[in-house]
Amino acid sequence: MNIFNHFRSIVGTAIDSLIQTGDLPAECAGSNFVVEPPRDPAHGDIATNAAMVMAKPAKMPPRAIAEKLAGVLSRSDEVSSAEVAGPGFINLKIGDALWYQVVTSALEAGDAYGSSALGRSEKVNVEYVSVNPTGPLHVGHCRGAVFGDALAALLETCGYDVTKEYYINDAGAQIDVVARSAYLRYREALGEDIGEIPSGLYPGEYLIALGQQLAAEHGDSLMDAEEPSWLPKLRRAAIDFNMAIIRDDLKALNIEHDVFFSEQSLHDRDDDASSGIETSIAKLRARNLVFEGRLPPPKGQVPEDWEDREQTLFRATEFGDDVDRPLMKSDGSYTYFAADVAYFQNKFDREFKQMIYVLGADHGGYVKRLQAVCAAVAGEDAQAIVRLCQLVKFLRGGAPARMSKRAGTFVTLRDVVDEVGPDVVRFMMLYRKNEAPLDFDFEKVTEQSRDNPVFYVQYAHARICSVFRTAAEELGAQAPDLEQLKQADLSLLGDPAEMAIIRRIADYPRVLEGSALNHEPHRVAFYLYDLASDFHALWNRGKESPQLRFIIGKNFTATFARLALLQATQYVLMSGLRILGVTPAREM
RNA sequence: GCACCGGUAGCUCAGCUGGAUAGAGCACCAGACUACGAAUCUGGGGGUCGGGGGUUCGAAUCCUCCCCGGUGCGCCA
Repeated sequence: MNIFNHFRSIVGTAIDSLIQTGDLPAECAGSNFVVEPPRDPAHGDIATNAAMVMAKPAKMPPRAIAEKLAGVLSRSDEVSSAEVAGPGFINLKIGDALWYQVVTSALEAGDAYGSSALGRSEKVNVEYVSVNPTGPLHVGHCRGAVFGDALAALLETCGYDVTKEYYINDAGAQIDVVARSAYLRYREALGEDIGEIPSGLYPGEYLIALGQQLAAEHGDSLMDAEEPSWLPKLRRAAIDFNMAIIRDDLKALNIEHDVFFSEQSLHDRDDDASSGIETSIAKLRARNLVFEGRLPPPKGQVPEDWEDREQTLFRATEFGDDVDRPLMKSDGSYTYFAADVAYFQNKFDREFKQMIYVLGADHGGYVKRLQAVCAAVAGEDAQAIVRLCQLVKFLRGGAPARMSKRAGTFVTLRDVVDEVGPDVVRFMMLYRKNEAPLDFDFEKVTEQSRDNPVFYVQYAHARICSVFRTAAEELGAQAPDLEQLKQADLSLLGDPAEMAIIRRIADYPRVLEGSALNHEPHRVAFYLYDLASDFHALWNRGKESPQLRFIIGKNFTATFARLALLQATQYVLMSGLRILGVTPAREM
């Protein structure tokens, strides 16, 4: 139940009737007005800006429209009063029964309360993490991983058909480097003193285990072999080995992808058939979107090895990009971007309507080219949506925590999760708009201090659990089950603190829709904080006024009503925390 | 030089895609546990929304020009 959508249709109907009677011009139909809770609860229960939005098409003053509209609305059974306020707002008051119905509907839906059919089962692909398989994930990968995962859960809750995908960059030269590094560890495992790891190779100790694995598998058969004979084997082994580590790291954060997509598979040819890259480029070429040309050197710092040459380009500028993009390297192989084109084509062939890319802010330059690819390949039939996560500044006691993959001394994602736990990592990464920079100080978040909002929200949930435990003790066999709570006399609820929670619960479906449409899971995190705040306030009201406690001796009607409200609150907390991927703690 | 993202209370940040008197937390000040958990709550002070112009009934939000910070700018992935 989403009462704001409900009243939006009531207002819409009222507008239509005014158009029919000639009180409003036909241009007002389909106006994009909103129905929302008013900023100040004193204004009423529900507010709409419909009259102000229609002022222009109607060529009438907003307040005049508002008066007419309020007149129609006040005749509705579900509206107890409609008042015009300010520049032309219409403030509606509704009967308390509707509010109580919100609680009941939450009890009936359980933790599915708030989910909707908004997405109409539209197929959405959320690609996130997609880190090169060269070693464990490091702290810098946390944010995108958590963001993508929460976004996927959010969209799923809102009725989209979501596929969570990881693109494995297993085709590039970096994999050669890992393979050579692994080869060194292999020799080491067979007893050779390899000394310092040469610069340019991965020095990380995680590769020691791979070396041992290779030694067990191949014995000394690779020792005297030439590189071309062992490189492909070791590439494969290194990719598998590192992907296993990465999957394990993600699991520590409770992240599990549906599809792991190999970049290499886009280069591979099946028998005589052409590769995915060749096919998709041929399609563009047939439409004259691929050509041979020269690119101007960058205006700022011209690369030292800049060489003006003709190359195969995708006409990206035709689709809003700043520059046409190369598809072939000077050695004749395909660029990473060429694989991107093929990958997009592949997603499109799988009938996704939204291709969401979760990238780090250092990939900001990719937005336009990905959208250009989308426009060229899919036209209006699909949408490329890029969400950039600003880089996280990882600190320890105010000083930057160094991380460098190449150096082998980086702070791993696993380090962070082991130190502060997945709940804290996930909540902190989501308690901020994704475009905003984020400081993550190990010392601060490990303090588990009040600064940390995750505890605040979890504490609310734990307190509710505590009330139900106490109710079970005090009431024994007479403690209510869910069916009894659904039938509780909710009209006993009326304290402002109680009504505030009910209004907040009523707002939840609206918040989810807004978050999903804008791809902003952080709104859910902030909502949960507000809900927890409403709850803690009510809790403390019970200290000042014993009649506002949740369990009131043998007064079952009052107790059941309060417990019903608590149960509804708990369901919302559970739902929201599930989207964020944070555990609803029963005790702390 | 160009592109993208930020600039809101002393600090860290929200602000629901143009709405009513710009909101939280921390910090500061003053209060609340014989009570379902005080990891909580109540009250208070604190703002030229980076700056200038513009668009309109109405701008933190949209347009434009500046200022500061971050990121990126063939053939790396």
